[in-house]
Amino acid sequence: MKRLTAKEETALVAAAAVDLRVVVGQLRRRLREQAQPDDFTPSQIAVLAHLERFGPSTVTDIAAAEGVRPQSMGATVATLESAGVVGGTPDPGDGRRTILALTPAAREWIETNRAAKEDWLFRAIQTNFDAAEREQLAVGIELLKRLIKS
Amino acid sequence: MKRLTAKEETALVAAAAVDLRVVVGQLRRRLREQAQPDDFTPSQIAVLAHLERFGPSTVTDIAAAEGVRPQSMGATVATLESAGVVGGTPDPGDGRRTILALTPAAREWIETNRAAKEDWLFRAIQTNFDAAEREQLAVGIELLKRLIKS
DNA sequence: CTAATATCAGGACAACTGATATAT
DNA sequence: CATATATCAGTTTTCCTGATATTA
Repeated sequence: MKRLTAKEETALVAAAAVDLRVVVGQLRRRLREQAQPDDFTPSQIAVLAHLERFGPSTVTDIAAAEGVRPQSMGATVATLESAGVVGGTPDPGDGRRTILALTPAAREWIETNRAAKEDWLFRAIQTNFDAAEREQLAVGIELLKRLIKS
Repeated sequence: MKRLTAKEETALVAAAAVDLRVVVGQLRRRLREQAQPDDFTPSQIAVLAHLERFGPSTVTDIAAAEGVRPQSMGATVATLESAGVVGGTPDPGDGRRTILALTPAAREWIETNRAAKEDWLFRAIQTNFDAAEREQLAVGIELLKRLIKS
């Protein structure tokens, strides 16, 4: 392994930064363009996934987890509520809070969607990568998580 | 290495998909919130980085590389031109094309920005990852590029 | 009274579609 | 005439900020 000069190292890091910026932008666009007319947007899917994974939560909880403002998350959640996939009940112990949960319709949609493999990202990972590559992908995702928290 | 059942494999792929969605969204927001008032937006920085790495290009070239429509890229480039960091000269061999290039002011900005460590992503990769991890990150990015093209 | 929760109103960014002018 | 490049105009999505009501 060759020892790099500071200048060479800087160039490599800069190249990685460029690539990562591009990939993030493209992935985002790819995810969005998969959305069908009667489908949910990426932000909406993220909320459904959060509720499925972490259980009933408040708007503020979800906003903090996703890294957006409560007002922004409120708008997303409102859309999901009127679509009938998220329901809110007042917190019995704290009148300010509204506890959000998935409706049966939401759980059914998630099941159906995964079974029909209509999730582009899911299918793409499954069909394009072998076990070793999926492991590498997982390592890369962990590195990105660390980057975000830094 | 344990042999996985189909069900276990499906769960792993689904988890990777969820993680990747979240990471993409958070990285995007992280990049955006770094923007200072007199700074460039993420899309603008992506264009500057592209021109630095690949040299003079047309709007259509950059749009294809970034995966957006020429009209969208045209708007971003127009802003950069009026900011004086990108200049366009007509292609001598093809009157339809305008060759875009970084101005000296742009190169100065890039230098200053990196030296002042104001580029969050650049600095984060440099300070958080060692050489081996940067290699793993590069592998992960290559996998994501393949995913996008699939 | 201060802090937390949620919501309303308006605005910015970054993409989109459709249409058009010009050059090959 | 068909294709490629670039641009104009209008729209959408998703986030933002600032202000406000309500409850703890």
